Amino acid sequence: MGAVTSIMRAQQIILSRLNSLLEPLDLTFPRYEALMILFYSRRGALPLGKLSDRLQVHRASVTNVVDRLVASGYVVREPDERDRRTVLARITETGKITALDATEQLNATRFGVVPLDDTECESIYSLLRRMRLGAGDFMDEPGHQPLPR
Amino acid sequence: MGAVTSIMRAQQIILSRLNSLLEPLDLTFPRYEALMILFYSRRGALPLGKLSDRLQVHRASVTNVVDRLVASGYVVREPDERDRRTVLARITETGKITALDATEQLNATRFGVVPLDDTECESIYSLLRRMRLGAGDFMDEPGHQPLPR
DNA sequence: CCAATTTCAGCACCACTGATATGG
DNA sequence: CCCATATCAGTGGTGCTGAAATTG
Repeated sequence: MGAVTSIMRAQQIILSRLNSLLEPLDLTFPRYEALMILFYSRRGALPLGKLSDRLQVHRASVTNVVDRLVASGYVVREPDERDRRTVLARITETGKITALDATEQLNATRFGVVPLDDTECESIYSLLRRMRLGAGDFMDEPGHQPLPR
Repeated sequence: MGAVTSIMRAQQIILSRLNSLLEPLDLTFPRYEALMILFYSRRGALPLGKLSDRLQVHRASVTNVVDRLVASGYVVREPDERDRRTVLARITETGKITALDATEQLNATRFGVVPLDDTECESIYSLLRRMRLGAGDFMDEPGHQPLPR
């Protein structure tokens, strides 16, 4: 019970500082997440449906997020040759620079919140990892599918 | 870095299930938080400003939350004798029953998410507690004031 | 003809800002 | 006269549902 409350509070604190850091870059946390997924994708581009799966949000929401990233010049839409139903979101050069910049700032401040050392962060990660696995969160393993919501 | 991501994801999962459980009770998580604070308050009533401090949200948001709780019959507004500027939010009998009901359900399912045992939950709590203290979160200690946002 | 993908309109929610009214 | 409290109107952001258009 206290654990759950702690997680909710910790997230609130982190989110608040995260958004403060990202705001000058014309990003919010959901947009940053989407940008990073594109940044680390092999081809630098993904169909919106894949983005929806990775972000674990509704497809209609992804359309909106990509709209904002396009407006900021961090992403472009382009057609998919192989399936003309799908639309690819591709990260731009500006987007890559911004993604690196944001991540660097976040790491530099240790997210502004963590007085914990690396070992303690590891503990949190591994404990919550088990919780997420129990809930069907797909984690980083390829081929592991999330459960339907 | 992974720790932060884990916290964000874990919160997302918990929030989703929490809201599913609370929805039949005509509650959302912010409203549940407010209701529980009133439930555990000594006099069963608090000025809206105090609620704002406890919830760590803006005063205008508290007005809205209390509006909803009033509409659901879980709370009533009443004047404060000692300071006629302030408005007290008082939990009703129905509100108390609902608060107990909700909490019981949440505990019964262990929030539907936690495959962790009590010791592991303790670890998460104590680790995040230090993080929250570092961030100025007031925790449960009386007299400990939160930092301004 | 059916299924998949994206987009759009509309809705609900939360949280904030800034202005206003009331009272200490 | 200034400060504190609460409310209201307006804005921005997220996320959903359901319907439409396009393509497999």
